Amino acid sequence: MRITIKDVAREANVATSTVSRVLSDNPRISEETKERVHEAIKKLNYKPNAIARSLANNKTRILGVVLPNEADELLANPFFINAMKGMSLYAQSKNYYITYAFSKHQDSEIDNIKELTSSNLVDGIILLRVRDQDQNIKYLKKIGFPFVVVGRPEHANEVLWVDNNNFQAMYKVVNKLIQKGHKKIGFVGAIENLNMSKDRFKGYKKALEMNQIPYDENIVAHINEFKENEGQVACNQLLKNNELSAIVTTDDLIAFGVIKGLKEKKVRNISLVGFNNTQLAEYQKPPLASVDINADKLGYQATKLLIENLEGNEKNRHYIVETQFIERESF
Amino acid sequence: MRITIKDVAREANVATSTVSRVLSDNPRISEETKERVHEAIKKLNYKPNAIARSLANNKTRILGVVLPNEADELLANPFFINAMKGMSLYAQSKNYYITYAFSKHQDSEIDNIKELTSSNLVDGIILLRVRDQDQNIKYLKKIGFPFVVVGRPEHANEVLWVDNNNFQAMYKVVNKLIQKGHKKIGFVGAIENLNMSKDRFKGYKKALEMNQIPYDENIVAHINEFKENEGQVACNQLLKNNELSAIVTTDDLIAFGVIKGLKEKKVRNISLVGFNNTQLAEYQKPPLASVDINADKLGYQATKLLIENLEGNEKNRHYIVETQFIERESF
DNA sequence: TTGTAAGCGTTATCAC
DNA sequence: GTGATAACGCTTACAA
Repeated sequence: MRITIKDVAREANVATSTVSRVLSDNPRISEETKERVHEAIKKLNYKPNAIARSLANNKTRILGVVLPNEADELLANPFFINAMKGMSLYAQSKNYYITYAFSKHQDSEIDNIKELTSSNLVDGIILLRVRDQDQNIKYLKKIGFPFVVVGRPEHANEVLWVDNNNFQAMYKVVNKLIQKGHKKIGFVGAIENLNMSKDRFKGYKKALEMNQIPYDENIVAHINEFKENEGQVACNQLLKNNELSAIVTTDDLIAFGVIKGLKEKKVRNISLVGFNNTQLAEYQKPPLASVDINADKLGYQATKLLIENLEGNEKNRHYIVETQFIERESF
Repeated sequence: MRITIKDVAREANVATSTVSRVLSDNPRISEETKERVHEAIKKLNYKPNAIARSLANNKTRILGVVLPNEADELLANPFFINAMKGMSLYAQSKNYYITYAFSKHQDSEIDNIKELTSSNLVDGIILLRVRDQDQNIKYLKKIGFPFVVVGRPEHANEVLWVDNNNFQAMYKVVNKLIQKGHKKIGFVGAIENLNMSKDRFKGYKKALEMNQIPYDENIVAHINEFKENEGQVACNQLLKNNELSAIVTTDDLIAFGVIKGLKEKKVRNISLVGFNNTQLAEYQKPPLASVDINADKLGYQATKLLIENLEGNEKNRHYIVETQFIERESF
């Protein structure tokens, strides 16, 4: 049979409440009993029952993550596993647990969220993805359930979030290209209405502006999906009647498409940059320069914000994780 | 305030015990009250409190996974995220939750396990990796805590496990090569004392034997780690004074090293096969044929075995997940 | 400083 | 069939 707080109390000749106080380091308890209780705990190898604690506290110290189930993305993108790792490391340091659930479809994400929030199992929710008009965020806000998102949502100040500085990341990339002498720099982005896309696009334009390079919409393309072949199509479009010396993209997958497009047209000497530093980037011919978004830190900091919020010592509501430019031959 | 079973009882004019019975579909309850209770539940939008349930039942319906934190492998290998996905899908179908923890080091895995098992938070544990003389398995057996492992451990019949038929998978690969006319087939495996390695090696030898091809230890290498450069070294060794027409390996990473080794020596026309069908396999030059181990099914079936065991309707204690040969140009 | 006892939201045992 | 009520293992007023 399992050792409970009662056994410890009996062993140490005190009341269960005293044991409980020792456990929570209650100041008004004599050194002597404290010691006696600790001895008993050690002797019996007592470990508190997390569930009973949760019930008494109305807090579980469990956080929930809901993961999208879009297979291709999941595999191609180390983002998720890395973010989960970062989450786990911070959670462990604060004695929290994390439970995860893969959604079957996009529509079932909200069901997973409802399930988690209504069963009283988790104290908070972590979302790893922001959609336009995000229904999950809307719901969580409506019911007032604590949550944090990776990615900056609409009405950003009402929500806990962590994100990269996408504006700055792209600004720097374009600036570097300009420093290297590039004047005609194409842009290929996807899903224009995502905050992330908007920011990266703004960074692109700002860098041109700051360097007095005129913006030319003929060498800009916004495609509808993060897909290789769309990137290829966009590439062909950009090349039409335009003399480019470089192309920046908002995702590695797009960049892979651009590489194909360039090869198809036998165009060489165009510098190219991707985003997310996926595993395949360095295996491209030529190896693709890319911006690493530090997924593990995003996960880590998101968890930190959430836990601080839950414990009532909120210091920040947002956090910016630095990006890292990984220079490779394509640059 | 949250709706509890008491509120429902009051609304439906019954006792809490009756509501509880309705919830668990107890047979001896009249249709009429059943209906009245269901109405009340709907009206109040009542959801049972998972924690309170867990305390009363002494069962949490939560399973724990402990993940290794060896970064390179984790990223290169979609195994983990896929296995986690499979686990989640089966767990959800049975109303279980899964909590995960990344270990900081290999040594801290056991700490994570002790933490999970002693806190009473999880009903069972899933291990995604078997080591030689596995201390985690030893510990779980010692304390009699329910668990399942992916990979066949020592004392296999005392443990719940799922695995691929590694013997057969390799046997088939080598057999296919022989059918294609290959006679000199090299072998590069890693970490010889893993069951997985042993089985794949046995499959290799058996296929030779069945086809009356003499076994030649000069074209066999066992390396110490799943690392690309070790594969490259092994490749050079195999090529020395040996005329090979094909090489089989026990892991894609090793095969990548072999590719490098072949290129280095400007050797062509050697067929090559990897294992695990990692994402990079199809991006090799030439694209690498590989054996897919179906990680999501491994996770799914492991969870199934564990839950069936926990619920006392154990049908099997082991399960073999089929592998899938992915033929690509390197073959 | 410590003990008593109520309470967290369920389930299960025992009556009726 | 249904209702009281104890029990699960812990925390926290309230007392002493």
